[in-house]
Amino acid sequence: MTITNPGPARTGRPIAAKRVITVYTTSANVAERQSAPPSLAISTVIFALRPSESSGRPTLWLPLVRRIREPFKGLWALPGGPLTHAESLQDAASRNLRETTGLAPSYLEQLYAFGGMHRSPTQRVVSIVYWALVQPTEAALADESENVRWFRADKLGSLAFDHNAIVDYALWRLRNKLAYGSIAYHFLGEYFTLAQVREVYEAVLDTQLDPANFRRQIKSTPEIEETGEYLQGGKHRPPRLYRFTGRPGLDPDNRSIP
Amino acid sequence: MTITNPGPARTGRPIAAKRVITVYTTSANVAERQSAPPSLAISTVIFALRPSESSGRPTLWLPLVRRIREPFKGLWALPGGPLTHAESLQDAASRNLRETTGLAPSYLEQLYAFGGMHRSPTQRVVSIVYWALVQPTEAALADESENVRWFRADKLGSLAFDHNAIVDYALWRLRNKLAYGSIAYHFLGEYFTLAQVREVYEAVLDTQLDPANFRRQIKSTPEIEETGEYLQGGKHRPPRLYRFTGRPGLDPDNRSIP
DNA sequence: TTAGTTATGGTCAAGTTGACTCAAACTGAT
DNA sequence: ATCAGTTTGAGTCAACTTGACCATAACTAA
Repeated sequence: MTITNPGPARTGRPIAAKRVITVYTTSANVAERQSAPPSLAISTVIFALRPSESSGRPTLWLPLVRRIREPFKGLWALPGGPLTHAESLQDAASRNLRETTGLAPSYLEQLYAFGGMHRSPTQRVVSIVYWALVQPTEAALADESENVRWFRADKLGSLAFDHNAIVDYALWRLRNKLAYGSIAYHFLGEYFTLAQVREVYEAVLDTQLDPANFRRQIKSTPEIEETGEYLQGGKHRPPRLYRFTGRPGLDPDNRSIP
Repeated sequence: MTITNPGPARTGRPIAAKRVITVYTTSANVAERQSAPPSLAISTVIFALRPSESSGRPTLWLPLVRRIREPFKGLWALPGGPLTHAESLQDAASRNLRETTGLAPSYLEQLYAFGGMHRSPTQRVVSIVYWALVQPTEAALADESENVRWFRADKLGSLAFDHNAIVDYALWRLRNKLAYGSIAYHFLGEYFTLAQVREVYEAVLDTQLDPANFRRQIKSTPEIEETGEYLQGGKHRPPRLYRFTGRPGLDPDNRSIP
């Protein structure tokens, strides 16, 4: 969103670009790099809820991979990779997610195409970023290794490239979508209690919600279906289980799903 | 947004791709094209309000350019072009818009990255599409020629590539943003009457709105400022002029604007 | 002066939201 | 067997918002 400036005034930029490149450059020279087309990458911000270590209540986590080469070697970054030829953007995101973390998302949506000129010091790269939600069952058996680790979304430290800004934006979108749309259920399994839904909202929005008012609101949405089942085993009145019957939909790539 | 299918089931696709390519192909062979990286293009959906020819009331129009070569030679398409090296995505969209239509947008936001595999029959191309609003003063003096023409958004006919779907999605986004955000004012000049704002809503959403209720709602938003001026010259009570004081903002590329 | 037209302020009923109260239904300890 | 502790789940009430509608104000054209 910009009040666009149609005039000149863009004259300083190329010099800055050249300076940065000179510092970090490894093999190819400036002329070569400027003629080469910008390369295209796909990355994904993956959210899951996990019990907090301290309080035990669910909190937002996301998996990152450690960079094993320059630039930003050793830093943590979003999982991603190049776009191969035989797959759509969404398929590429899905594949990438599976390959780096072993996860299959319950929700996957395009976030934004990031194409600033100085995102990577060594080359011009345009990243089409997706964001995904995975259910806790999935998240529990996710691969974790020396180079793949889960972090609390609010305690990330400094990431490679512009990935901190990307995560911030993904968080903003997640909170926004949660407030309007019917997205919370993709964090949960097929059956859930209304209290679990509330915990999702509280974790993502980082607020406390009145249980009674929240339940009234959720129950008024037509996409929530009461089941006859109850969740046993708590040390209190057993809560009824519900089911989500809505379909995701409004991404242009997913319009056709009935 | 998808319940992603992590499994196989993608086996039919390459065959379909090959068949399409065979029909339309001109020079390069299949192997060459599959190894080449997908090319990156920037396109823009540009909206402006113009008086309808029949009723005289404002309606949504957008400029298209005629394709002068294959594929889809002769058909109308969204203005666009390749991404050059020394500009950000947004700058590229802005430049493209200026070059093809002579317009400077009052609003510009990224819409979506379209990357389906069969968008263009001759090569794999990923389009990062922006959408823009221009004010009527701008729109009036827009270049129009044999190969650039304005069309009513609801009477487009069949466009090149997947551009009909792209326009549909842009329309959906525009209507959505209008209903929530404070975007209507970018169709108008610096000073406007509340009735003009209402006309924007009525044109875009294609409904009739109650003038009294609408004014109450608009006046309750803090970003609208009463001026002491009135619009003279109508054949009725002169309406007060208002001013919009809000800033666009929430696109990740524009977060920094104060 | 009057008819026509839009601007602008107001009322009222229906619906929504947030704060809060209270009974129901379970577990675990005494 | 009973009681304390917990969460579920229903409901009340006032504040606020929304849509339908009415009435007056302020201009022009005839």
